[in-house]
Amino acid sequence: MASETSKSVGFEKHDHGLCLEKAIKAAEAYCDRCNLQFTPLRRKVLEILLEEHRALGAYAVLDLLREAGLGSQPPVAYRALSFLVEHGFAHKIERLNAFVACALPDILHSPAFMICRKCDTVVEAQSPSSSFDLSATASATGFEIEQTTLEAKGVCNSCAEMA
Amino acid sequence: MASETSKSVGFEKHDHGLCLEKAIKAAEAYCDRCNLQFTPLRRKVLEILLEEHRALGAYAVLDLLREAGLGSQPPVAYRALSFLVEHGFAHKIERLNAFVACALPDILHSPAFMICRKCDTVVEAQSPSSSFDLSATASATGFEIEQTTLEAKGVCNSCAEMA
DNA sequence: AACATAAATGATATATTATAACATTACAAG
DNA sequence: CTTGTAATGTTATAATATATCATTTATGTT
Repeated sequence: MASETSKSVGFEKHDHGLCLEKAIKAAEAYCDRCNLQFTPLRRKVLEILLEEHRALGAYAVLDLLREAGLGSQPPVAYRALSFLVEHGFAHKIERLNAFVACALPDILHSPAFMICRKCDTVVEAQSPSSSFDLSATASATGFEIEQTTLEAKGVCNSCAEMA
Repeated sequence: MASETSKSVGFEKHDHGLCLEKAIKAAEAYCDRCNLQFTPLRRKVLEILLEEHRALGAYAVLDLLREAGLGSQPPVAYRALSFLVEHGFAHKIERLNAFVACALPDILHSPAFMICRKCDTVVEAQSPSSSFDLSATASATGFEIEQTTLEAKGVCNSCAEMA
């Protein structure tokens, strides 16, 4: 499956203890402001997603939780992940049934992703896209859009170069 | 779950033996042209999706197949559905883990959907959208998009009116 | 601080979705 | 007609996700 421990943001390498810490602080601050409980469990799950920096299935998260001695049954992972997704700290990649930490924690945005089918790296697009072609059809039919999922499958630069 | 037998295209009712027949003919013609085998099983699965005219899970399809006496194990349904999706006769709705017949069989298009979270009705957008905000990010990073998934969750007109 | 209430977590069980692997049949090309 | 390929049948199991109920932890109120 994915490229073991490539630790890439986007498709390039980078040092990243920093962005992890920043993201955790941001989540903490947000939860403080909104009276949400940023519990040790939820924090740990977010740390796991940030640490791995790629899309992780719920059971992969669960394994890492277990290693950390923090809960070991599926609902534990799913509940924490739901919390993170609900509040925008993480996103679910529907095509992969997997979860990634949000790469744009400060910006209000409709998530959009590029998923490499070779290495499974997931990159969150930088544009705060929210109005697509859909909006025309939507307003025509009276459909009220609440949330959009935009995922592009393809091949990333480094995988293309290898071939 | 979904609205039993609402049989709606988009969110409005319509007579629809016609569009079923048309879609089947179109698929048949396409398969002829491309040397694909439009087998009784594949035809039946497409008929099921067209008939129901909403997103059906693989196991729902399988139940209907079974009723029709045409195969009864999961791989049978999944294989036929894969074929239909691969050749554009149907689409997978990732958010629902479900499948719908393509509503725009003649037009080359990136599918885009609106999904009502109350009645699960799925409408395929009419615009042949294929270039979104993603394309900028994609070209910047050298990512080559092969396929996009665009799904909007929300509430359809009739469900909104009920409330 | 003591209590009531709500929120989160723990734990068990099970539902739902999907695929691997191998056997068999159908069908087309040489 | 036999050989290769694609499709289907069949069994088993993997991977993903949730329902339910018990317990603990946090929060707000007196």
